[in-house]
Amino acid sequence: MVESGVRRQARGERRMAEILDAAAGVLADVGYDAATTNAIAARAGISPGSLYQFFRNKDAVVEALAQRFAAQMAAAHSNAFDPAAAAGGALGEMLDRVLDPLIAFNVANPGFKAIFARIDVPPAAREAVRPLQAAVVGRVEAILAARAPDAPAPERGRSARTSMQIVMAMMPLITAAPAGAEREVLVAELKTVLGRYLEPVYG
Amino acid sequence: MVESGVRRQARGERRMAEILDAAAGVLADVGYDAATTNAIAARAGISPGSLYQFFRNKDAVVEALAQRFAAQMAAAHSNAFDPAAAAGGALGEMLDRVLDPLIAFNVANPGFKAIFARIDVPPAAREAVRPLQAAVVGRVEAILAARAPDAPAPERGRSARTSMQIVMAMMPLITAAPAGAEREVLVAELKTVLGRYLEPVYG
Amino acid sequence: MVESGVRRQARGERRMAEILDAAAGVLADVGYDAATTNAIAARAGISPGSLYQFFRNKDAVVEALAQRFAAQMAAAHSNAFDPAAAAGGALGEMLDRVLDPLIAFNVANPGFKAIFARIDVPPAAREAVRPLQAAVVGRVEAILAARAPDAPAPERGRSARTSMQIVMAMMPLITAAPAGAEREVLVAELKTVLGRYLEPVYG
Amino acid sequence: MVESGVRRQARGERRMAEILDAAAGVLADVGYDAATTNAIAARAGISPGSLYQFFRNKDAVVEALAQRFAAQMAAAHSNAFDPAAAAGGALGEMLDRVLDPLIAFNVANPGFKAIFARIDVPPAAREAVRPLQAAVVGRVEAILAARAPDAPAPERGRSARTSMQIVMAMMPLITAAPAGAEREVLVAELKTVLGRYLEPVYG
DNA sequence: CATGAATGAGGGTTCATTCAT
DNA sequence: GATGAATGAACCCTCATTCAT
Repeated sequence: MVESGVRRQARGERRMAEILDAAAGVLADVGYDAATTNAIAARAGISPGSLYQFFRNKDAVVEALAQRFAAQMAAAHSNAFDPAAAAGGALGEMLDRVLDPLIAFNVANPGFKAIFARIDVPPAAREAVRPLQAAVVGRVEAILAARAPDAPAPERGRSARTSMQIVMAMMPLITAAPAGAEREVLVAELKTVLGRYLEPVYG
Repeated sequence: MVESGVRRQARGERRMAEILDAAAGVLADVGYDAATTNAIAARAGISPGSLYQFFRNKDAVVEALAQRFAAQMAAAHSNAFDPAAAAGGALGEMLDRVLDPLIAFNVANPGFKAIFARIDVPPAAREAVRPLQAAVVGRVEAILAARAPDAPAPERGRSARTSMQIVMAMMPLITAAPAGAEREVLVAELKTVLGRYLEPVYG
Repeated sequence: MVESGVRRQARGERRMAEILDAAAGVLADVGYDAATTNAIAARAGISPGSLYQFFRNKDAVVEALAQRFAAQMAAAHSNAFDPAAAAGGALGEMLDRVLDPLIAFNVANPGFKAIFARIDVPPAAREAVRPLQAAVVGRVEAILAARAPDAPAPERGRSARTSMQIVMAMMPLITAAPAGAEREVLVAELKTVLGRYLEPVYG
Repeated sequence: MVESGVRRQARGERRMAEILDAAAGVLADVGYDAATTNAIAARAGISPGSLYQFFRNKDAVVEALAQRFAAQMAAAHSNAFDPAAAAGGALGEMLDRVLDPLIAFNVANPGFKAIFARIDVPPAAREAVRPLQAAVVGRVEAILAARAPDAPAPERGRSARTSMQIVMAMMPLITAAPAGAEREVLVAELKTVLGRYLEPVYG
């Protein structure tokens, strides 16, 4: 009896997810550039050749992982708060609303920042990293626009980009810290930086 | 006739410097992970084997370069202002005093940030990156201590580290921007972030 | 309801023919050695696994294609002239009769020469190429025998083999040339070579 | 004590020659497309990586081998007869003069025809094969020009190319035949074909 | 029979490092 | 010290073939 198309496809999608899981794990362990397709395949419990049944090449794996991260993060945000109302309220509340799920996501997905938190992106990785960062910047800018509709667009863009760089810079410190008080202190520090930075215009 | 020990050593140091120059150039061109010892040796005009006469291995080269960068930056700071008086004056002036030479140094040394501005340092690079970052954090902390001697040490350390992360995060944007107005806007942005962040305690 | 054996077999033969068509196309596009079973299956619109339901392995596909080419060529010849009378007439007329359909066949079947026109057959391909070449040599020899029944058999075999090598050698030039005058010149050249070569004994 | 530059260079050239020897052997054994760099390196008694110290990639090896073959063949011809006078004398003598060293060269260099005697050159191999064939065609054309200065250039070019194709086509038969009478018969056959083909215009 | 995922050996190539000269 | 050839493991990727469904 022939496997149904949906079943077949479901299996394929599960495999792709497993490969992306493995890729995230390897990225978390050894970083972007030291990640090898063989390591990813091994961690996914498949042979090197199988990986290429689902992804054209190594970059395609990372790009797919980046996209999945972007989608998961969007979903996490949507679950945490009403995106339409994200911008409202006091500045501190807005920061809590936006940052807490983002931090939780980074903690839960140790491979995320290996792609996302790249300050000085080398040419080879640009293709995979940029869209993910652009998506985040776009979300931030939308929120800032809602809070300060009269601020000039270029300035708002700069604020959004700057905010994201700051978040990216603090994130590894936060996720590396042991959960609990030590991490909370760093989270508070990040919120302090952003709060004071944004207060005059977006407060 | 045998060469004197002094002369020989001088020549050796010159060679090491040439190798580090080459390493900085390669790092600037292709980034940390894509830099190869062969490329460094070739750019230094020596053979791959010769490189290993001066450095134990690849990491040793990068570590030495990081140390040289640290020393050069310290020297640049010393030239720009009296280190003892660095901490004094209005917060904005202090930031100018500290950041302007640092930015100039980054612009002048394109390889610097390939080592320094690593947010999420992979295990392989940790050995080389950490000391350089620690040196910078130390200098910042000293300045902050001078400005707020009563602030608790842990908080000061956290402020120093956070400040450095912010500087690291903004630096690639700044150096990548075309010199002139565009870059100045980003420099001002960085100073704004730090100024507002530090003002309440160190202002 | 179960499909009748005849119907099933008919469908199987159609599938095999489709696979051979695809193989011919791939051979024409990328040559003998760069042809992959995956490419053949894809071009045939089937899965890689299905290909192996009809052919033991890659070589079996090529061998079957070679045999089909041999049969098709024989049929083309039969359509073009009465095989029994092929040998008769002036030498030039005989060459026209034999070569024109052969050239037309090569032009119409771009994959043919990828198998047939192999001068220096590597060990891996020998199994598939040899029978096709042998069939052609056999036909040529029969014609030569009809024209010069008294010529010693070994000499006739040599002449047949030599003639075929010459045809093989010129064929890619002919098929590669744009249809029209340019190609006709090369066809004439081939006939000149063979005509002058065979004239003394078989003229 | 340092190895002198000439000695060093001499060693390098010897290695390159050894690699080309190995490549020729592998080509002779398995043909153009089945030849692997690993096999070549192994046969040369070096590691895979060493091969790349001397050649950029696999194609570079084959191209160098083709050039060496071209040069060796030119040298063999120069040794066998005065190139300036090659064209003179009876047609049969000219063919002896030109073909005998060429055949001897093919017999002595079993890898040669794997590059040279390619009738239907696949795109991948074109770069390496074409120059070698072009060199041979050029030499043939020069000889034909000397013998029939009034023949139109396009016709002469076609005759040269056709002659070379014929030689290429017969060569594998000749080299595959056991030395002695059997081979001589085939050599005579080749000379017969070319003699009768060229006689009317270049005789 | 059909499918397409799975396999794994092997391909070309790179690169940190060593070693004979 | 200097050289550059030598090494060999590891990298990314391909492909003929098999196998579970």
